[in-house]
Amino acid sequence: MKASSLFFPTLREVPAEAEIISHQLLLRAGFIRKTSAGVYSYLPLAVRVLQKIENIVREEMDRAGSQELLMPIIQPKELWEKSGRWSVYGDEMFRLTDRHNRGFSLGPTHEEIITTLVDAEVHSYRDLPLLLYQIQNKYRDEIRPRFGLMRGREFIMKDLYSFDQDYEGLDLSYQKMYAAYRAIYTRMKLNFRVVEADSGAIGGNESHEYMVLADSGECTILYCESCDYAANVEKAECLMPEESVAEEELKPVSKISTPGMHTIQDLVNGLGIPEHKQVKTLMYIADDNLLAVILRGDRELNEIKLKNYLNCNNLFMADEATVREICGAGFGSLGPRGLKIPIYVDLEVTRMRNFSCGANEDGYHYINVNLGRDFTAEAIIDLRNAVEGDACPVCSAPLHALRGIEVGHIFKLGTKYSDALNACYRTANGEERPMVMGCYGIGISRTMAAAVEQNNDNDGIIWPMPIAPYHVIVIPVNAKKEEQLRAAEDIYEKLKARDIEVILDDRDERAGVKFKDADLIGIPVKITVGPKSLQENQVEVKKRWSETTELVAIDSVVDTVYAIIRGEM
RNA sequence: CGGGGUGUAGCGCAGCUUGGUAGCGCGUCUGGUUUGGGACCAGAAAGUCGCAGGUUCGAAUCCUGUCACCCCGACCA
Repeated sequence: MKASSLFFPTLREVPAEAEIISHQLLLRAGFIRKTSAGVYSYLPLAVRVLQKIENIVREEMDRAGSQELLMPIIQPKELWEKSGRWSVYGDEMFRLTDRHNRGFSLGPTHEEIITTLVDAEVHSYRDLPLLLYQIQNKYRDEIRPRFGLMRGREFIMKDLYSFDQDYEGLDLSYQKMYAAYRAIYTRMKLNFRVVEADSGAIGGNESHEYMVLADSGECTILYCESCDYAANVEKAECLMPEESVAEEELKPVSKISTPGMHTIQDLVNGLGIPEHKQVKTLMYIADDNLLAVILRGDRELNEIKLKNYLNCNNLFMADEATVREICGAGFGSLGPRGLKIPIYVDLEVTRMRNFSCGANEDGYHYINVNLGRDFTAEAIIDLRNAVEGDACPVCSAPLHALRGIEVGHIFKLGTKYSDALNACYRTANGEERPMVMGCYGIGISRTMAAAVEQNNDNDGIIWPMPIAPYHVIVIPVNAKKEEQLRAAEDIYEKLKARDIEVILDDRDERAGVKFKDADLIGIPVKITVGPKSLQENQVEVKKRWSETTELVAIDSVVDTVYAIIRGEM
């Protein structure tokens, strides 16, 4: 491709709307343009990257024994009513109505369609396992789209669904996908980790997420260096801590005056009570039932753990009016002593002695409160977010924390959808049984953004070779100089003949402009054809990720580039 | 939806407090000089000041409403 006819409108300045680096660079380098919040056009360079990502995904999916198909984006309401999700999915689903007033959704996911399809066409154990996938746009009316492609309302996703005879079959399909996903991100040369995840609203009992590591990631992951444990913070288990070294004697409770002190920090500052000698009390409403949660003062509640334990549909923090009605004090003065609602206590609190808490009376706290003596727990369970330094639940070594971007997620679904949509098959002895399903997603467009997030410098993007829009850019320093342009064109043609994807920057621009653009759009290899080296029949070859430029004889430049692309140099 | 912020030329911004009919840098176009890391000179085009009402002799500026976008929180590939 010649740069003079390539559509890549680059920007010198950072658009004000972009906050994170991948969003800024994809805009500046002319890869994407916004149409509305969370909805983007992909320009030619982006399309090439997306196609490369898709092709790696396709190859690995096909290798794992699955087949590609394509399902409709517009999905009839009746299917969603059958699965029960028309009412459950909520505002995140785009809904529309046709001229006959029939309801449809823009597909946020495809369990309903594929299960219906497979139910209609697959009836025998002989046809299983069946793994089907597609790559297409998905629609989710996110509460808050953000960070460019990172959280869009329209995005490109690969979604695969597995159908097996039984749970052993599902385990096998799951393992295949687990391995295929590792292969995919490894081939893209992304720095990623696989973490245990909560399976959330989709249902099912086992789930892993594939996280590209980046400081801007929206997820916190905890991992162990002594063993291979890694989990999303939502999932990471906290062990019962060791008994404290010197066990304190229980002291009598006393009520102290704490006027104007509402936060844990107020008590630290005002009375010198350290955070780990305080508990915080949170009041929640779970499907209309009030409850309280007790955590050590410096910990955060993990709502997912609470929700999973309670097995409830809706969980909200109680509002201050409700809190006041129940215990006669505001948020800052809550405490477990004397509370008349079920109290769920985090494991760690069982190791605390003589702690302080709100007295359920504005302006007062208790000190020397103890679990068991002063209040009783409805349940003692793991409720807090794990943090860096916590013991690994597998080997007890201290955990480390990192930020990650979730680019893939695999789930075991079980029979949730095959039951709801009646997708059954006949076993060898004629029994009818529901198929056992799994689903497996990759955010294709998000992966592109994540790759940029992880591979950039002050000059722009540094595409990993396997997903770069072009491998090489050839720049004649001065395209008006006949011999430079001719030499550059010659190299360009020879590279193309070797199936190397190459841009010839034949634009009548100053060298600086062309260098800046080449760096910005992140082409991995740059060949500069300049007057000095040309006299020696040489050109300059520079890798985007390296500081050094090397002089290469024109005769061998194609071989050199070929070796760089194959990762041999 | 709650909290915060922003809408003025393709991009980045000033002007708004104190109303007087729109400006700067970059980009674009023309001509010339340049040509190894976002050149220089001269000239030019380009704006319903987000939209709708209102106040006023007069509104980018004041008031009301509304829309869009961005950031923080609850969601997820």
